Amino acid sequence: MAEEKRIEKVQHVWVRLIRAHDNVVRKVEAAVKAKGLPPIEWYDVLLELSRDGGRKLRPVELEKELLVAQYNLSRLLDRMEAAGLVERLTCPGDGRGQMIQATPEGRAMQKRIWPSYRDALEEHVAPGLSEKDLEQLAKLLGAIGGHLRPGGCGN
Amino acid sequence: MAEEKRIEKVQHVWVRLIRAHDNVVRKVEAAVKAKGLPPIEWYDVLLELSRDGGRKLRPVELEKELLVAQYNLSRLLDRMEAAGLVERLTCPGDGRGQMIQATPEGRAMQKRIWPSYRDALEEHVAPGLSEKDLEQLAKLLGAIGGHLRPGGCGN
DNA sequence: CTCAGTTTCATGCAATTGCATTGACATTAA
DNA sequence: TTAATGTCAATGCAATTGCATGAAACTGAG
Repeated sequence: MAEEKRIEKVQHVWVRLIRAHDNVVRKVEAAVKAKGLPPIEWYDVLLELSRDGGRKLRPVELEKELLVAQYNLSRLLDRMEAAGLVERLTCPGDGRGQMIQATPEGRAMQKRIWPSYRDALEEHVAPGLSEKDLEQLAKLLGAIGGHLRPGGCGN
Repeated sequence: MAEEKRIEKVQHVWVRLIRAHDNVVRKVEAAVKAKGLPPIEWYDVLLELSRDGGRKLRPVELEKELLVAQYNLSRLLDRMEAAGLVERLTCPGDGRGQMIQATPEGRAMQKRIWPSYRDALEEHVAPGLSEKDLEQLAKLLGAIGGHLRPGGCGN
């Protein structure tokens, strides 16, 4: 019986997690795209590369930060490189690898996207929740999601 | 200033929502696939069609239930039909539409998937949370996600 | 050193998704 | 009825994703 009750609650969380995610992501992506800006993953890459005034990262590191599959990241970087937003540099100590760096255009793009992104988040993520609820929700979600990154999210 | 604090909390929720979703969905899908079972969306369709001892639904209705784009559902049903799990019937009152129905194999498949699915949920969704936390989380997520369906989730 | 095993990144190919459009029917207004 | 408009579902095509594999370079045991 106790088991029964738990699995029901777990299901509730599962269903709502998926719906909440779909709902929020769809809206935010649509809002950002509506302004003619690139998709969110591009922003995420650019943000990682723009931290601390611009840093170089190995694809492997980006992979872990962004939770993207290796082959997807490889091609994502192809596209961003083709768009002139990032560069692939040879990696000093490791002949297999590379260092990814945002170009000036890339950093500019990150700055350009941020306001729209920020507004979209503000408008579409949990518009009905109080700050207390937001904190509580972030805490509970943190217990589900893997590890977290320390740094902030925006400019 | 108050604005500043809110947007930060919103960002926290955004980041963690995405990570939690990725984390959980990836694990559950992997677990189900590892048993040689079809993807979760197939289960969702079959479950909808199996409710109340088997019902017929229009694609439009499934679309809304499952939050799938029209063209994706169309092709998802192609695949499931090809696999012999659902049938497309002509729709009585509406010449444009159709009624989707699970075949006996489809209903059997739903029943066959459920235990694995259930176990995967139990194992990978919020394994560390108390029942109280689960309730709280479901409630908060409910405030974010759109509408909800009344019915249960399983067999 | 050398070779097996591992890590990093790329890529061919099939499956899926997104976007735009079409075709068929339904509904409404006149 | 007819024409205009709206809704339901399918599809061609391009973009993206997933999977399996490959090539190059590192690592470490012997």
